[in-house]
Amino acid sequence: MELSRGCSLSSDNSSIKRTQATGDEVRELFLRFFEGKGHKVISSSPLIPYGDPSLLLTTAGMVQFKPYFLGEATPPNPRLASCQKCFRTTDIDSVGGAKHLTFFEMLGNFSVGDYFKAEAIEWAWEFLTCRICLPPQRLWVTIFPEDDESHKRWQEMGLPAERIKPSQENFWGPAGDWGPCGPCSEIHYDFGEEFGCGKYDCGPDCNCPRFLEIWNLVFTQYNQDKEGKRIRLPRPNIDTGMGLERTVAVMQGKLSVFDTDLFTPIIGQVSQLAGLTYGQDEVADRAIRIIAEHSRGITFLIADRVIPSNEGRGYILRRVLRRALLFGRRLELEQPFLVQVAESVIATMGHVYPELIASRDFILKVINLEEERFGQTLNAGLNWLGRMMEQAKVKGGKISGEEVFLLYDTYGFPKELAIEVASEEGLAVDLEGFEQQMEQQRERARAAQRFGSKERWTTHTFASLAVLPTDFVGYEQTSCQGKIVALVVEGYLQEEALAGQQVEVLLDRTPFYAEKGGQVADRGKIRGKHGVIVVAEAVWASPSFIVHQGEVSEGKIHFGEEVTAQVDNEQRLDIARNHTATHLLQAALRKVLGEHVYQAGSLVTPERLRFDFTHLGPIPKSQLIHIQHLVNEKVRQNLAVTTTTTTYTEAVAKGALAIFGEKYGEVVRVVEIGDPPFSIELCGGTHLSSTGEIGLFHIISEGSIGAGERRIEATTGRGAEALLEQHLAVLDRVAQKLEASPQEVPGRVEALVVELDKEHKQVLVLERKLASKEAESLLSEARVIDGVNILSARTLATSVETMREIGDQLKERLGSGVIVLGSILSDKPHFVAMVTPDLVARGFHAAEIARQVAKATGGGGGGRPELGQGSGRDKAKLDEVLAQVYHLCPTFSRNAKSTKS
RNA sequence: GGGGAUAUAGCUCAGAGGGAGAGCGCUCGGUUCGCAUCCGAGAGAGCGGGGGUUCGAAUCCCCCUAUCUCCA
Repeated sequence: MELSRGCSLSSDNSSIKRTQATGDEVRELFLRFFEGKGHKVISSSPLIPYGDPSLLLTTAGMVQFKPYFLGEATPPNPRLASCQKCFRTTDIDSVGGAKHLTFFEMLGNFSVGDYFKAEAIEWAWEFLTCRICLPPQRLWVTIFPEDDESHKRWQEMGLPAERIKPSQENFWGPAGDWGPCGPCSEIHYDFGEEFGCGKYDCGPDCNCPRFLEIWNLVFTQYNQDKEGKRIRLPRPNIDTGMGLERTVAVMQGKLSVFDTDLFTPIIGQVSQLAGLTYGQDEVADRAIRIIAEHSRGITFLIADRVIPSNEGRGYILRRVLRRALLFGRRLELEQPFLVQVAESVIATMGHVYPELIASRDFILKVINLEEERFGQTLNAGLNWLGRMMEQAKVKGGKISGEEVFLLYDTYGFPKELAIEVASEEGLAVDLEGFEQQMEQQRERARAAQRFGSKERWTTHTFASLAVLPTDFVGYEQTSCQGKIVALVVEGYLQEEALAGQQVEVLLDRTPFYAEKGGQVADRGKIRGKHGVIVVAEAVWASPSFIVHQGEVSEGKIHFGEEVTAQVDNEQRLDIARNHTATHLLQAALRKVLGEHVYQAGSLVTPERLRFDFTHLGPIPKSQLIHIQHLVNEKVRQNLAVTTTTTTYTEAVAKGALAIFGEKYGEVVRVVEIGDPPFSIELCGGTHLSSTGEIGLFHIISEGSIGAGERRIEATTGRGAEALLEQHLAVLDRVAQKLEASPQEVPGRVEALVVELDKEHKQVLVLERKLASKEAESLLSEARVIDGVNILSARTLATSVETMREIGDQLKERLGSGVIVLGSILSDKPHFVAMVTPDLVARGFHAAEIARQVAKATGGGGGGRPELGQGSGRDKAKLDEVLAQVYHLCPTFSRNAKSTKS
């Protein structure tokens, strides 16, 4: 029963003694082990995956290698190994137990069409048993039932059959409906029967604490098509993932990842803040663990420039952060406390992940702001909840699921807290109803998702042609000779395209730049012997093919013919001006605002540039001008722009700014401005040869595009010139109107505004005076009919307000009465009717009177019993209608009564 | 990507088709030894932006913007 291979406890550091190894040592040992097996060690990519819209965050070690596995890029080495930071929220509810984490480090070895199952299994076994010296008798594996190959290999390793468990679940992928997939084999650690659930079928798949999955070996051997058919890949891949935290736990003889040296300093900090001793109370311990775990994730996410927001990855961050705050509340932790926990995360892990130390201030500031914001959310929610509870008490002691859901859905108020507060008031919450609502919400989102995704048909069409990747010569030239290697007319491959037809053309080489990294595509022309294509846009059909979309403008174009591709030079230069200026802008922003500024998005068009970046809070006008000055200074210095190609690591070492994970290939393009460089960035775009060509850089606007993200729009060269001309023209026009010089304009306008304000108030005062004068003179118009004071008159009032003013004064003078006033405002007859309260009591209704009067001039009206207003269309009838009021008056009272019922 | 909510005075909010309000803050006058003293007067509002319905819109409908929030 004893295994053939055991632990070779050697004196060198290629293996390690159990229980003494630190997390750092295990990480290192793993990478060195696979380096020894011919693997190239690749550093962890950021948590934000580049160029993969289907993924919000890096969820596994293989994410950064996906293009290699899909054949879209060539790996620097067929064997790769990494320690990758990962983040996923799928198991968030289980966090706080012994095994589950949202943020973790994943160790992995990868084979891109190189070695396969046999080696993967052998090396995994060797590493576990010989390098980190886990006792072989503690290891179990699970395999896919039909995977005899793996089964055999494990047996060869010496694993007894009863510890090799087949399971239908051991099949990975495909991610989505189609793509690479294959069986997998998981390695589990057995803590011993005494930790088990005791069930007869207890095994590695059991959820009890006895077993812990530490490593998953994925054998990507199939490609699944859309019909679900699996075709064996000629060169299968290996993708493995070993959870560092779990492995360390096992090695250090701990049942829980939280008891390892990766976590204990953070757990200690949380306990200390809460004034508790860890290990005294299970409920408190769980909260402490959750806070410690979430703090790690939050810290790493922010270090990789994820910022709390209400959508996308920013929202994931916000949710995790708030979850931590919520558990902090349970420990009666005073806010802000997360900042301090994050500090201990940085202290514990900064030496392995220097980005934590580099972004320390930024991380702490972001967390602090978010802690404050959550306080506001809670207050708003508590208000609502208070009102709900009042009603619930009246109705009978239960808060409906709909209500709690509304509170949660609309105001983000946590369900748990709602239950807690309600129970303090002796109220129950209908949780079933809550879950129902939640499920409906999920269903809605799922339904909406299905229609969202579009297929990139061009990728498959062109990739399937098996032609060589497009040779892009656009960095050096704007025109070149080429051959048409594919011609698509209205979606179908054709031999020939005629004038007027929409075409997509693939050339063997092209100077056309296709949209990438925010820089828009080139336009231009492709000339053949017998025809011309006007290219509207060049697009990437896949990472290696540039497709020209356009229309045949004259003659005809043949498949296979030699052509001249010529990009629109003027437009290319306009774009280059804006792109080079974007680099200057980023450098200036970092200089003026700080090193925390990172590109969060960029758009470069011929007309303008748009640059999104991380920064908290608005930029004062003075600073913005300073930034603009700095950029223009660099323009005047006419700095040389140079591009070189080098390796990623070398470029970053040199200080080049990268958008996180911009390039997968080993070779990157570096754009430097000035020497020593004022700006140095990894960039695939087209640039000027010197900054002087920019001419002028002018910021158009600065604003917020969400919490922690700002946007600057600017223009250069011709665009800037046009903008200035336009602005000066406006100023000239204003100055002319004011009969002043442009310099005098601000003063004059200010004076005018003040004066206008004064005049406006003066008018109000005068109108009021006029009103009282008019009221006085109108008093004589009053008549007594059936013992009621009636007054109907036309006024000179210029607004309904003035009429009311007059009416109010008349009412006061008359003491009791019915008043109807009319005036022509904006060419239409307007009326106001008033009735004193005593007459309202007798059935007179001002709204009714206003309605009737206005109706007589072709309009309508309404209001309240004491005050009515209305207007009509026929101003010629105004006087006539007002005169009729005296005759109609006796009917008002009766009418009012009849309309009431 | 899909739901929900909010936007009214410097701040916190009320108003749910017919005269823009309250509390706090501010200014002034009085009161008090003073702590959020008390009393009185006053200033302060393009009702987020744009369309529409209506005789009439802060209020109803549509679009946009910003912020919050839930689901993916």
